[in-house]
Amino acid sequence: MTRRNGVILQQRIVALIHDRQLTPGEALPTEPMLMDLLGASRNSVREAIQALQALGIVEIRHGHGTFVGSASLDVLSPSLAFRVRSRTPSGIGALHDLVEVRELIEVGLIGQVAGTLSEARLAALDALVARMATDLSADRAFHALLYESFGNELVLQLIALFWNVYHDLEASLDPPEDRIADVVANHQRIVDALRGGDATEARAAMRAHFTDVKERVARAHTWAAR
Amino acid sequence: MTRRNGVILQQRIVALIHDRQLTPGEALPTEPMLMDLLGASRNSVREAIQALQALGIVEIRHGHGTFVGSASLDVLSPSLAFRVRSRTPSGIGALHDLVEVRELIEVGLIGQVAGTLSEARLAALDALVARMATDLSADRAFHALLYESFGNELVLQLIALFWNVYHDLEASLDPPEDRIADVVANHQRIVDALRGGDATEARAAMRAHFTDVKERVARAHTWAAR
DNA sequence: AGCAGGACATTGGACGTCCCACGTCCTACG
DNA sequence: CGTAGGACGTGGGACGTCCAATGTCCTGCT
Repeated sequence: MTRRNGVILQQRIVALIHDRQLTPGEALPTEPMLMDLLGASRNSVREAIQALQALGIVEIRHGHGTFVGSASLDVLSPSLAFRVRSRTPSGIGALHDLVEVRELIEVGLIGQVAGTLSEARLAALDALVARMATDLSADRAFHALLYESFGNELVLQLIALFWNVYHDLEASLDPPEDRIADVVANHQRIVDALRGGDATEARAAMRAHFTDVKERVARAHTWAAR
Repeated sequence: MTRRNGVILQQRIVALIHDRQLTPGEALPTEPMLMDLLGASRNSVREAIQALQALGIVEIRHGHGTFVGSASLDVLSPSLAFRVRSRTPSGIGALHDLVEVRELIEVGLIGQVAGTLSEARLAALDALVARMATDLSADRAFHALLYESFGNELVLQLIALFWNVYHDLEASLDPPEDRIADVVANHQRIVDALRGGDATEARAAMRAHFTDVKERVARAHTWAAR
């Protein structure tokens, strides 16, 4: 069988990007040009481009053109969020799994960076902990800054992706909870362990943080109304 | 500004799925119905649906209908593969990062399952190692079976996703290499450590495996021709 | 009565055309 | 010289028409 035609068009456009060695930010051929290059109608070309945009492979700018995208992982958050929601008939198992993956990655990662952080970096983490009680985004920034020195852009985006999806879904858990004080304390314990240069204690602190998160999930029963 | 209209249509369709509590496999309204429900033309509706299909949120069957998808992570592999390729102007840094993420996850996970595997499971892993030399898919199956007992479907799909993307890209590395004997030996060492119930040795064996993979990547210079 | 085959309705796939909205850039005017 | 305005090119969106794939159901043969 010839696979789904729409998928083939998408693959041909991706192949065109590779063949021309276009890099993120560069312009793709215009829609009329693609119609000619691919021998397809404008509708078909647009459908393929829309699909590629959903995957972050291209970026469309109205009135300007279509450009190669960077495929940042955060474009995948709708898919991940949907996946978790849909696999959660009434319970919360899929969300627990998501937190467990975060735990797995971050407990492993913090062991890699423990002992490598400068005092300036630790002070910046302290500042983020202080802001955390009133600014949720400080939480995300904390985890990003923590692992920045590891030098792996992919893992940073992965962690940010999971953070975003978790907090998006957590906000609609029923019943809602606000244990921000515990969250702040857990993060402070992590920084303290890092300042002490104790990798084992840092891992334990990170694991304790996620244990609390898993318990928060376990206490929830279902999703709140949209 | 009101965000991109196409994205809004996608969100409205996802909201419709949630509102009607449709579960994976159930049918969505037909395209004419969606045109009426969303007040959009068929082209716009189709573009939105195509984008959702690219994210695995819906599944389209020609002549049958449109159905809720399961958002399996493997639909995201085109995006991940593109990301790694595009961020690799001439070097191979992004692929190294990908392997490093695999290492992080699997080294952490094997510590969780070490000592919990039955002899039957270990024998099945032995059998996969034996097939590995001639059947590449045994490698993927090995990692899947290894962590199956952990009971986290998300992490299984994540590992499969990264495995697929890595091996897809590895196949077009220049120069090509065939170190299948080393790969088999590394996997055997992992099974042996698990049979001994030694979690520390199992982690070390897994880390050694990925160290070899990272070195294989480091020896490559660029992508081969398509 | 049972089953095989085809006609039919339904659904998505594709194309062509038209007009609109948005950005850019150049020109002409002050 | 600076700026306002418009020309141009790009993607956004809407119809309308026809094609293709699928599943169903009815017919007719055995």
